[in-house]
Amino acid sequence: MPTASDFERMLRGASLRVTAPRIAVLSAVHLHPHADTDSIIGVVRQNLGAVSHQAVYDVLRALTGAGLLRRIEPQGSVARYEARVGDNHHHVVCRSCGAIADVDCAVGHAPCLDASDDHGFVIDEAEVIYWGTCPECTTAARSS
Amino acid sequence: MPTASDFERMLRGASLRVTAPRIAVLSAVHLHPHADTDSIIGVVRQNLGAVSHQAVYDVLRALTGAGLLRRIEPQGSVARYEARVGDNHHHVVCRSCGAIADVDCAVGHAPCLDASDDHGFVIDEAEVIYWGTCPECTTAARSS
DNA sequence: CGTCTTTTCTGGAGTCAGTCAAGTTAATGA
DNA sequence: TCATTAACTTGACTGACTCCAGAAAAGACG
Repeated sequence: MPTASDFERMLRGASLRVTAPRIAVLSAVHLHPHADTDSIIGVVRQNLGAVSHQAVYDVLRALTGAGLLRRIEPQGSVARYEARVGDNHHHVVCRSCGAIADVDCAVGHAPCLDASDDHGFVIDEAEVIYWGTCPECTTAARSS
Repeated sequence: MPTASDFERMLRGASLRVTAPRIAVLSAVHLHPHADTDSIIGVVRQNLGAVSHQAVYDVLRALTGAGLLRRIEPQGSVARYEARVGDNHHHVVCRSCGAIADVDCAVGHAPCLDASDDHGFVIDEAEVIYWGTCPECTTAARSS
């Protein structure tokens, strides 16, 4: 788990000013991967006291733009954020409870970039979402 | 292009009642693949006159649930619908203009279902979104 | 064809994530 | 330590989508 000074370094590296809300948001996302904006706001407020939701939205956008966070939003879900960036991993989403887990890319390290017919598009990223049922929900369904 | 009676057959096949708005929505989506709800409402109203947005939302949900339409919602975009269902194809989305094109699955007919580590999830579908730049935007960027 | 039941449609109010705008505060760098 | 900006606060607002209750229409059956 990175420390506050690690976060500070990350912010400076991205030429972003170091502020308490930013550190708090970074740390909240590291602690709660795949958290939605609302719970991030909650966690940040637990640490810092009053922080406007606007600030959190701004920070999330700034950090996402800087590549320190990644925004994911599976269908039917609100935006979620995670701190694993740059390793091209994907996600499994549970259809019944919405749980999200990370999945490393199945094909290789710069993968999945082969569309069978790209229509002339210049493709720079392939995003994969696996849909299914998580272990808990599978068990719950079986026992009912 | 399917005709009104084809749509009627599709609806009956899904044991849905045949109504004018449903036919109109089905035909609108067939004519405008990847259209968002708002433009679908527009097209439907051109054909039928006044139709409530609620009716269109209901119809879209009913048809999606019946498997006659598929709902897609790339990040940063509102919900869009398309009529190609059941053939497991994917999409390329242009980062700059939001254009969407279809891409057949690169791997095979029941593909991409292999996650490297599924965390115990029972996976039933893999959804792939390719991100890139469409030919128009590529040209525009190059010439600027 | 006429009645009955079920489903769908209308119109309007409501919800919720996220955005805009204006003014204040604080981090940075000379 | 002061000026310059970037970041934060407050509060109103937008836009996609949903909920609700009553009216209308479609299909079933005699």
